[in-house]
Amino acid sequence: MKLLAIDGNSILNRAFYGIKLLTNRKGVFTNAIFGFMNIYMKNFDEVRPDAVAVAFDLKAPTFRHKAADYYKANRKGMPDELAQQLPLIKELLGLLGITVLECEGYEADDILGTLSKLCSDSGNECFVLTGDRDSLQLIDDKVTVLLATNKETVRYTPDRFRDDYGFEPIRLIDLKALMGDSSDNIPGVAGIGEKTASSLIQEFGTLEGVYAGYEASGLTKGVKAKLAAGEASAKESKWLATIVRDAPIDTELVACRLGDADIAGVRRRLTELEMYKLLDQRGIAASASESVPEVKQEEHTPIEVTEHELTSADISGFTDVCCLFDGARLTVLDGTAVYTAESTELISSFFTSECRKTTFDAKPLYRWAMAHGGELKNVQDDILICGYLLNASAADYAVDKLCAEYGAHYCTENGVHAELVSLCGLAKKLRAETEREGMTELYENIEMPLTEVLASMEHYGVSIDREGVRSFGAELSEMIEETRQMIYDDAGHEFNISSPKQLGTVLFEELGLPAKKKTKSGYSTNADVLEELRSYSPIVDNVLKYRQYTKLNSTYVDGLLDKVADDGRIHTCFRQTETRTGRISSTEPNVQNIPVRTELGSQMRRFFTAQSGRTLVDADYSQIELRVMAHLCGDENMIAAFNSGEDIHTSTAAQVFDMPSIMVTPEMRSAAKAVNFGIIYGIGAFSLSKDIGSSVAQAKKYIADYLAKYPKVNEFMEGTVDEAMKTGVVSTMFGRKRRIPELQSSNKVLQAAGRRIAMNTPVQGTAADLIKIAMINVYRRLRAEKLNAELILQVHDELIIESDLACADRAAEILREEMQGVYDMRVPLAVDVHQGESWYEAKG
DNA sequence: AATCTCACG
DNA sequence: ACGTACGTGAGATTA
Repeated sequence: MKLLAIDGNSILNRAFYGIKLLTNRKGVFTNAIFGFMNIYMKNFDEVRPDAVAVAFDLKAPTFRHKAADYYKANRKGMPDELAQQLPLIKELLGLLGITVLECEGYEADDILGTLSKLCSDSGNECFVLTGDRDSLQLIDDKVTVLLATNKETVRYTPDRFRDDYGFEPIRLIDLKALMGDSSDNIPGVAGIGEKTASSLIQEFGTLEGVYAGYEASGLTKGVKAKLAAGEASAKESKWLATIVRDAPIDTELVACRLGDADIAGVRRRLTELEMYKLLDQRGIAASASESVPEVKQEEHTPIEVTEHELTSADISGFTDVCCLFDGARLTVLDGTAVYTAESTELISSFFTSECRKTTFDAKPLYRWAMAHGGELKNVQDDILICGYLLNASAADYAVDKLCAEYGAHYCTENGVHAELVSLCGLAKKLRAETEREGMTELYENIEMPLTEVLASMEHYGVSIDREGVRSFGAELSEMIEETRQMIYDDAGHEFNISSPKQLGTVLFEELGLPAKKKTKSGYSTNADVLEELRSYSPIVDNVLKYRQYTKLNSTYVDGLLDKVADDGRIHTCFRQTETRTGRISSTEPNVQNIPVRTELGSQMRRFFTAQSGRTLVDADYSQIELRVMAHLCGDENMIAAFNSGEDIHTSTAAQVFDMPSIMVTPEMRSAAKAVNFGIIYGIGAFSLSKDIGSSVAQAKKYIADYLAKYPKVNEFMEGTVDEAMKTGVVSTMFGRKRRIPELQSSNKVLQAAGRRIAMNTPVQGTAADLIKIAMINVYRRLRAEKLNAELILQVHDELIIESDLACADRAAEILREEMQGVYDMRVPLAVDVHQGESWYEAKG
């Protein structure tokens, strides 16, 4: 018989620290469970055991450790995020029919020691799966240790162990007795590390051997002295390092044979934990739906579908259908009939038809229709959008996952049409859920119409002056070479300046500059750090320049040229289901981070042009987020500041420093500006102090003064956080929601992050809602007035239209009207509008 | 694949 | 004693 014995605590630990924190939508932490199951599955498949046992520590101090030491070593205990997952994994293992072993007063590795001895003695094979090297002492001819590391699992047989360590596995105990182990509170011999200990064991065999022979040996005086001084400690340590192999577990090996899994239970649990991949992999989803239907899932009679080639006659008969389109082939579900089409005519005709369409990801359909000079009419539901509104934090929105999550049936029985057939039922569930969450208006009046607007913006794209970009790139390349040489001269040798590691070595070791911050893997060399080092050496300034030039060259010059289509334009992808706050994002290329803050960088915008004979009309909101904050909290002082029309940062400075605006210096304004940003981000004194270069105490005072002047800002933020703590959710003015599982964390840092998210999301999200509404209205007006002008870009608080010269002024008026008047607020929404041949000029 | 850095609002 | 703003995407290096 083959036993797979698992150190539950060790593997769970490894999984927990190896995978970033994950939660399901209810805020239950799941990363350790997820990682554990993956490690388990992988090793189970490789070992193919007949029996499996998972051992866990049982919390009492073990007799191997003195109670006081135990207390000290574990004072911090495991983080709550991990502790919460312990009972869940145990339950899941139980449901899977896997034996869970715990023994009062013993740790998991003691149980493994006992089990492996049982196997050895009875001639059975044992595989010990753990992340703890200590367990390697258990290895023998019958016992293999599978050591899970962050990357892979290493299979330790006696041979492999001897290769690595140069002695027998059991001698690992003696090694530890000498070198000690701080994490296990094993003292060892002071001054003896791994190297010395290892050579001692190789020479003398055992700890006892060492002490019998070391005095007469050729060891150095120092080592001899250390050994003499540490003898008692070493003996004690050996005992501590020895894994117990006779724990009182009353389990026969046969009892660990894999039992029958409670498939329905497993399925319910995995669904709750949102581990759909595991469900899939194990075929649990399919078999479960046959045997025991899930509680909340309704009876489902499989739909048998018939397949047809789509005809025009079919199309005119449609009223309510589901459809999917992959760019080449269209499939349509009408009742139980699946129609397929690949011809441009039929697809166009279907898209133009009046029937109501439910689909998944409508934007590419709009794009196709537009590319073919047609239209896509009557999209009733977009499952992707629904999924996003219901959970903006999901990694992706695959149909099968959504089905599992919202209790719809994923129709695997329909083979290649599974997704299509599932859409119908899924749409009903998601619509109902959207309604229940109060997001129907947001869905129908904002997100759904927006999809077409985004498709249109992508479709038109923005014209790029390729020659201009190329020659700018050539200039940059020269500047890069010059700078590179100067850096090499200062360093005294060539190296890869783009490598933070090599740069760190040059700056902080060779040149001896004072290292300030460290990252996980070495010195931090980011712009903030370098900025502070500028006065030490000219090399620093050159590195900053080098960074700037290479960034412009690779990300913007090369990156952009790569993405220019044959029509001389770039057609970015605006992503509608990406951000947790409701903003839109942009990829391939990202047109929302084109340089503007530095003079050199902003030159890039000269190459974003209007077609000849046309012009760009650019409009951006000024301080929309602060205005949203003013509206949301209703603070009279803040509202008055905006109504006065005065510069808001100056006005804030005047309030905080308690003086007339005319007295405010640029430094004061800049500090006030930083505080305003801090307010939006969820204020923190430390970061504010760093931002404005003041002491933390000073920053604290700024914040306190600010909140005293704007008391309702304080009230609003406290109220928002309180509410979020209670419900786990925050909302925007238009009902967009974001769950904040971080607030449920007992980790203070995480929870503090959750609080900031709670403060920021309603503000950033409402601003996002507002500009989305404006976009839809602008799009509609441009069409209604039949202007030769198209919306082409959005950069969060900025919209850009490309327009014929003749109607540019009208387009500008529309932009201003629709943006300013998008919603009746307690403060005016100010908009700056400019025109120009390039983005650089149109930005004003 | 993860990390660092940096571009934007 | 520690680690700190919110939200994104992309390129280069390194493990």
